[in-house]
Amino acid sequence: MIEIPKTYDPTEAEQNHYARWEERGYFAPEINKDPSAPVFSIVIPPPNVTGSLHMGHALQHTMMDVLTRYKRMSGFRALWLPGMDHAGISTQLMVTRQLKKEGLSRHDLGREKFQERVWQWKQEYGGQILKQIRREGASVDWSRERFTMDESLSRAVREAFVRLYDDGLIYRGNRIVNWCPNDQTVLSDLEVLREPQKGKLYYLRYPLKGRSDSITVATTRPETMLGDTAVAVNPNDERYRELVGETLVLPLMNREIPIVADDFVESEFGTGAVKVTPAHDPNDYEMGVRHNLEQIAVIDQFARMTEAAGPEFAGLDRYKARELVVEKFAELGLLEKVVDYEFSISKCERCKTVIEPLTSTQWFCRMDSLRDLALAKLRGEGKPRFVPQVPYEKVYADWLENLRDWTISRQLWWGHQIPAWYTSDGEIIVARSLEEAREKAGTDKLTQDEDVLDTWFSSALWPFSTLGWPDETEDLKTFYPTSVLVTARDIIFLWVSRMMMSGLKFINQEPFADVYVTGTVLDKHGQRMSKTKGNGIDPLEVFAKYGVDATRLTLASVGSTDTRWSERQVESYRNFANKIWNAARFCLMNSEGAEAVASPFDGDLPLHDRWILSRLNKTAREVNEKLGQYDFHGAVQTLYHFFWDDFCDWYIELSKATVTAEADSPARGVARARLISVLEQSLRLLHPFMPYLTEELWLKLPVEHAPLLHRAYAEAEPTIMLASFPQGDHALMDDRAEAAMQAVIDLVSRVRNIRSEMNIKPGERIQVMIAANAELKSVFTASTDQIARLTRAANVSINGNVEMPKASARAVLSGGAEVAIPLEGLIDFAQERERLMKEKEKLQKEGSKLDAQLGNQDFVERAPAEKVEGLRARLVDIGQRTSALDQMLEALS
RNA sequence: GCCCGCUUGGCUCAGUGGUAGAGCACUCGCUUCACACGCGAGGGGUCAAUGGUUCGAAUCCAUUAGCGGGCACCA
Repeated sequence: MIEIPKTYDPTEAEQNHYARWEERGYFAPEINKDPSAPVFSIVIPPPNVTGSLHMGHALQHTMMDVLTRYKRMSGFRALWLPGMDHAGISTQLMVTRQLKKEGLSRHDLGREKFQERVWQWKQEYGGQILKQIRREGASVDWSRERFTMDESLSRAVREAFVRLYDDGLIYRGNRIVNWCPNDQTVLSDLEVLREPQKGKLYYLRYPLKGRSDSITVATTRPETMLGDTAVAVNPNDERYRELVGETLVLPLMNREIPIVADDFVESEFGTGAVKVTPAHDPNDYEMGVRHNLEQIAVIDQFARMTEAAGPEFAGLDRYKARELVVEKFAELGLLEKVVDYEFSISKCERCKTVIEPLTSTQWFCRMDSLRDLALAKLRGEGKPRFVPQVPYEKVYADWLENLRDWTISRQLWWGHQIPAWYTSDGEIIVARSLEEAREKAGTDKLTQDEDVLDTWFSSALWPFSTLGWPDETEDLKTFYPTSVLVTARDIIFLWVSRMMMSGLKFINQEPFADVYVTGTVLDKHGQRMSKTKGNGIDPLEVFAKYGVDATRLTLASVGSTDTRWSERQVESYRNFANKIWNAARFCLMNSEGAEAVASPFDGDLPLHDRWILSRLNKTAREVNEKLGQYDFHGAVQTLYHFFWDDFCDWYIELSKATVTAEADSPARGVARARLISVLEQSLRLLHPFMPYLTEELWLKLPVEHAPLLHRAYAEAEPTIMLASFPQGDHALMDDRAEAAMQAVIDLVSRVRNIRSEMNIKPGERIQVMIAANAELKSVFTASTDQIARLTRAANVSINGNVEMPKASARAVLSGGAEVAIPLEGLIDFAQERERLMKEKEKLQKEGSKLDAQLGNQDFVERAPAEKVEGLRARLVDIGQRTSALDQMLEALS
């Protein structure tokens, strides 16, 4: 007899298996020896090297692992490729902070030394998350781990850059950009947050040249007036029509600036006149281009005023300058008014510093033709397929349609340095390497561009750079395009769309077939978890408290909708894990003699065996269907209820008598083997969700493991990871057995109900008398022992239509069967009558509803015949049961 | 401003054109030889509001309210 502890302790299982799985190469697709095996591949959304695991990761990783394990067990050559992102800004910031503690800045070290320090930092502190991914049980192929700064991926970045440049899609230009004065780098539009801000709207008067009157403009940023080069009004605005073309004298600067007409200006807002600062506002920049206005930069890269702002302002911080400008306007009597005003402000996504729009020379990527590739793929072939389709497909398409050029250069030292060189006379040479550049330039005197590329530039290549591109490697041929991308919705633009565009551009094939967008785990108040709010739940703590498997079930159940975090939920799945453990415990304690049974399900089977096989195989079919649709929640529910309700509550109880019979009982061995077999198959179905618990138990089962492996892994050492995932055998699905078993379940439940309502002590043995038609009679007769056991009856008698004793509690079952429990001396006739009356009322209520529906001619004519038939049958059954109840009531009076 | 999602028992969430579901919580009873992280039996919802389509609507459509999210060049 095999004994295991009473309560499942996840820590042991969690320590026992991962290293072995990894060492034996189970995570690598090479374990699959079937040359014709279909391929399944996923690349992990590479977490930042600076990052540590949060609930969002755990959620995505759970789903990716469920899919990968499921496909692997189903015989697919499965690859889940792990890796990390170099995360330019965050990482540089991290190391800069470290240097600061030593009293150093990156400039003290110089570029090369600084980069060395970053690599050193990565070695020591980076990649915490990789350990945490192991803890999750993620079956990623560590032999293919990648980092975006690996030489091979850097090569891919250079290749991509050169090709885009050669195609005219990458260019260098001077334009207005988002500048972070804290991080000292330019940012793309997607790295900028818009936040509502309470501020002021200042109304400033600009005098007209040679006249005594003035125009008033409204602004939230008075300090930028120092760089104004025009005032704009709407061409249709009657108030200003005559003034267009006139000249204003810009106060403080005494600069003459024109009044121009531009459709951009909304007459209704403010005064209908807008100051134009082409060097410091994106809209003004556009207007400036339209009207050929001068750009005067009055704010520098540190957000301080420049020389061009005049001697009184030069060197002042932008906010100090604002105060001073307002003060001066007030002194001059040109400050008309100041009103409270709420507007939105742009901030750096990383450091939350207010962005300063500046004109600057940067590298840009034209997006129009790339965008067209992605849109054509979506419109023509429906790729990628978003799950859920609503709303993500539309969100994706809308964003693509309004796409603007992408600022790809960054003023950082950590990242892929732009593969562009300058000759002494300023010619730009773009090349894959210095050698190539020298060759192209015909000179050795080259200096490389100082800037690096946006981190997302390398991320955009991830699905193929990780597989060896630009080389045509075996991996690329085998695993590209990948099967599905699992991700959170906040990087659909930053990442998903860019991968799609670059995949189509460079490989001429989409990088993934499906995009599964997960929901978000919110805190218990429905708020997003965030570092700043400090309301995050650490997955590692949850793992420690409830076990990895229970946490995974909780996360898998989140699916694609946002869900508030509930520890109770994890607790209930912890309980489920314990339930599985104990079901296995029971099977193991009663396993002696089972090993010897080679084919436990050969020959005629009793009802409960046919029933559980049918339930098991339908469950398998359903789980396959649901996983095929990324319905993780549904798959978990199906498994949970099959295992707990069908297997534990009924099957184990139904087989107990035989399974725990005396050793010499002929049926014992085979009943035990059947029980273990159903458990074994259940564990396989559960494995993708609960890898640790299922492996721990599966290996303990006294069965021959090798034949259970999928044929693609026939030579592997036994592990449930490589066992064949049950597909659901149609031949074993048996609706008749399920219906018959349902009748037994109903019978047992009704008797238990009576016991409970009549306050019959649990230990008290009762008599159960059943009257039933021929069909049910034979079902009940075959299950007499089990009925007796489950209802705790001293004996069960089954007859045709026999008079039941008057002094008994009775019930009518569907199908016309009746059950009576004689309670001589115990029964209160009035109370029993009441109980039956209640029952009858219920039936009548339902019956009259059916009557009404069937009485409706329109319904009978238009509803499907099947439906109508079903209702009629139910009505007949209700009629039968009602009249049986009537007879019982009469007998009691 | 535009677009989208959500609103189902006390709580967290499934679900679906045809008799309202789960887990937790709650009530009652149980040391029944796997499990009290358990077993058995119960109570509890006019599926946000209004109108429409339909033989039939919680499920489809429209409007409204509340909550949440995304996008946007209104100084």
